[in-house]
Amino acid sequence: MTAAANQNGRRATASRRLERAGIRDVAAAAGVSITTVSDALNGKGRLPDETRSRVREVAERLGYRPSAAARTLRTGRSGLIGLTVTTYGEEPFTFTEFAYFAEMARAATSAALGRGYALVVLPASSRHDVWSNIALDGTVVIDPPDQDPLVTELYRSGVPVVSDGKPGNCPVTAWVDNDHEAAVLNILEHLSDAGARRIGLLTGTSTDTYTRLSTEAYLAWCDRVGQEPVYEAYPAHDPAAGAVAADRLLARPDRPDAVYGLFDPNGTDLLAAARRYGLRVPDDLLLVCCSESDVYANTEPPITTLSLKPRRIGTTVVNLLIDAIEGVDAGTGTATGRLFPPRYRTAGTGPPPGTLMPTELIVRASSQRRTPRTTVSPPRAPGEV
Amino acid sequence: MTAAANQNGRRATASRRLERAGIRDVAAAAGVSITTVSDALNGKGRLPDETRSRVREVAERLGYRPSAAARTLRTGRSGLIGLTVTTYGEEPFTFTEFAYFAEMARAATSAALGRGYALVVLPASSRHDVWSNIALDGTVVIDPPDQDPLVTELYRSGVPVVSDGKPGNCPVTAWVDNDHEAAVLNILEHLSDAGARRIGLLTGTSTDTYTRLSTEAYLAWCDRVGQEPVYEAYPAHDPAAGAVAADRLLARPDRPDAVYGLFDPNGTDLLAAARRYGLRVPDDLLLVCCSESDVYANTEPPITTLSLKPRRIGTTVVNLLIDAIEGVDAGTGTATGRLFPPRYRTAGTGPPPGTLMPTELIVRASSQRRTPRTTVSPPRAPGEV
DNA sequence: GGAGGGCGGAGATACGTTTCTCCATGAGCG
DNA sequence: CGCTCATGGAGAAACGTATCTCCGCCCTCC
Repeated sequence: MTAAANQNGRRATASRRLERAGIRDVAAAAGVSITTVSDALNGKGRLPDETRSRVREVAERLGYRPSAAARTLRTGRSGLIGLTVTTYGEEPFTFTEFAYFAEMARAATSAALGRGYALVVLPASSRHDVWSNIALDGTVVIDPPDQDPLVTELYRSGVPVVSDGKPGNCPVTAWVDNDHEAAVLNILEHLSDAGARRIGLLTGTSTDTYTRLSTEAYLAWCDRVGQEPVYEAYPAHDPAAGAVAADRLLARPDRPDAVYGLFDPNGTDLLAAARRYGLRVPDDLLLVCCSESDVYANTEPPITTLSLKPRRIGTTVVNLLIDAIEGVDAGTGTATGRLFPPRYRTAGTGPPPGTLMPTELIVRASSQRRTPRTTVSPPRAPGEV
Repeated sequence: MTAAANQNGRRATASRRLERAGIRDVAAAAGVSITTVSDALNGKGRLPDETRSRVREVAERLGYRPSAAARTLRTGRSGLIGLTVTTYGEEPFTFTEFAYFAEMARAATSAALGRGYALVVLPASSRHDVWSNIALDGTVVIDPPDQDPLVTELYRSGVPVVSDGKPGNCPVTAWVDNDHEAAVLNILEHLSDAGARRIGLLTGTSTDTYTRLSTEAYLAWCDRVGQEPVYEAYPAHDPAAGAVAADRLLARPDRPDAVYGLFDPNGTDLLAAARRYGLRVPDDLLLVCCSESDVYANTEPPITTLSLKPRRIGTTVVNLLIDAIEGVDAGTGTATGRLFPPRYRTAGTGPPPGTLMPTELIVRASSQRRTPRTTVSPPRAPGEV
């Protein structure tokens, strides 16, 4: 009785001036208890439809919006997922991964939204106080470096973490990555088939998984087919360095007659360098680069690109993460059941489950030596209005 | 006494198995009260440095992380800012604004982070339950359509809203936009100076501020100088339609000898269309388009672009929003003082304060009829290694 | 006629902070 | 010696929700 008077009377005694309606106000206006309002609005409990709709109506009339903070505190779920992007220097996410990241983030946002979650963009360089000030249900990490302290702390504190890019030593809940080895081998074969005798590589100096696996696959292939490796590495986050490295690669005495560039801007840089040295593409030099940008469909000549299919990656990462969030026992962080369908698992118990996604090679003129059509590819629907 | 036993004893009686340490645990371990822990960690209250550091040490040892949800509930601040992006169809943010949006979001993220806030990406098409499930301190809205119900509701419920793009009928706290009129006039003058006699426009069919203001400025200029308007409009969110529209514009009997394209892909589309019709750029056709992409530095010929300086926009929008958040009286949403420095205000009381930001015209070969250097622009640091 | 069971709903507690209020102690001072 | 003040810190009330527990009622069935 006393407590009841307290609950309903508190607001009345305290000068409540124009504050937003709370659940108590709705309860009072509808003539029911707080419990009933909560149940009616959340579709829980056992209530006749009449009461349910009446409460909803009153809530609507009062413009009631449940407090997200209170709900999060109570339920332990915020509906928020962190999206961690690597940073170089001051700016979030690097230039070289620009289109890739944008596409991936877009797909991730859509996927999360479809399941009732929203994404919080959190550069890895964020001040720690920002991180700890946000209630996250889980985190997506893009290409974590080895031994990322951030990931380790998150994982330890029970927050599910799914990484885009096979993690090095970080413990993660799950990971998704392209099959970079297969992709590189496929490209090398493709170039060989087009007549390449010496294939060069434009690669990066950083130690992320993508760079490492791709370079290793290239070196292994060289070793297998007996070609001397011809490559230049440069800091991939520096856009100017890419042009210099491309130039350097084509200036070598053992100049390659085909080049695969690992990063987005390499295509245009290599094309420019080739022009500079009077090399015709594809006649004197075959070109492939990894890019999500469609500008390479319109360069002169159009350049063959490898797409990592970032949309699929983004969608998969988010779905894996939400599966983990919703399937995990909130208390201890131990799994209540199988987190992933069997196809997702790599090993029984040790390493975290990983998913390998295929890539797509978009073949254009730059990697086909004798192209049947020497004319410019016809514009899109030229006569069509 | 009883209450004290309750506060400290609750966890002991309840089976507390491996739960994360709370502020109570820290207080108990440090032999002080909850209040003292809170004060010590937040730098409030009057405490000797010795106590402060001791509490901090204990908290560190226990791995204490304050609950963001509880803090948000108590303080009414989440440190979260919504970033609303327009959507076309299923996907968040449209293709045509891709580079612009990416740059803008990047800058906004940095700016927010620097002030202790994080950004939540929220497509305008989000289900309402997602919106209301997130505690937002404020929202950035990109180019809201007229009478956006989302913005209206947010504003009504007291959440500060700052829009990128002058809002139509939505009530917002403040807005930021480029001076589109000045930009268009500048371009038209620039083309005239280069010898253009009839300037065409490639524009969009949507009703957003950017499209509307730019088109109006073009029409007004035509009217003033006595040129018959020559323009084609197409749905800007459809990338294929742009190529068709570019073709149509150059196929007209009253073919323009200079074109300004409002959207990013227009440059390549117009270039391709010009080739198709045997028009040389810039000799037969002067070209300018609005774009943030640097691919236009390397096209053949390089194309003059108008940059909207999205980084500056993003930074400004976020700073304006955070100013509003931190300067607003939490209770009623009324301002406690001047929200913005005088230079931000347009009118005394009626319309929300708006800021106009300058644009930048990056002049390249495509808009200069007699260019002094007919050679290809030198590559970046060709001799440098 | 009493016991059990389903229905509809109320009470109260806990989520983990922040912060307002207030108390004890000791020093300074008239 | 008593009063005031500053210092250091404790108590307890919120913040607004979800949910666990339990209670009354009416109906039915043995």
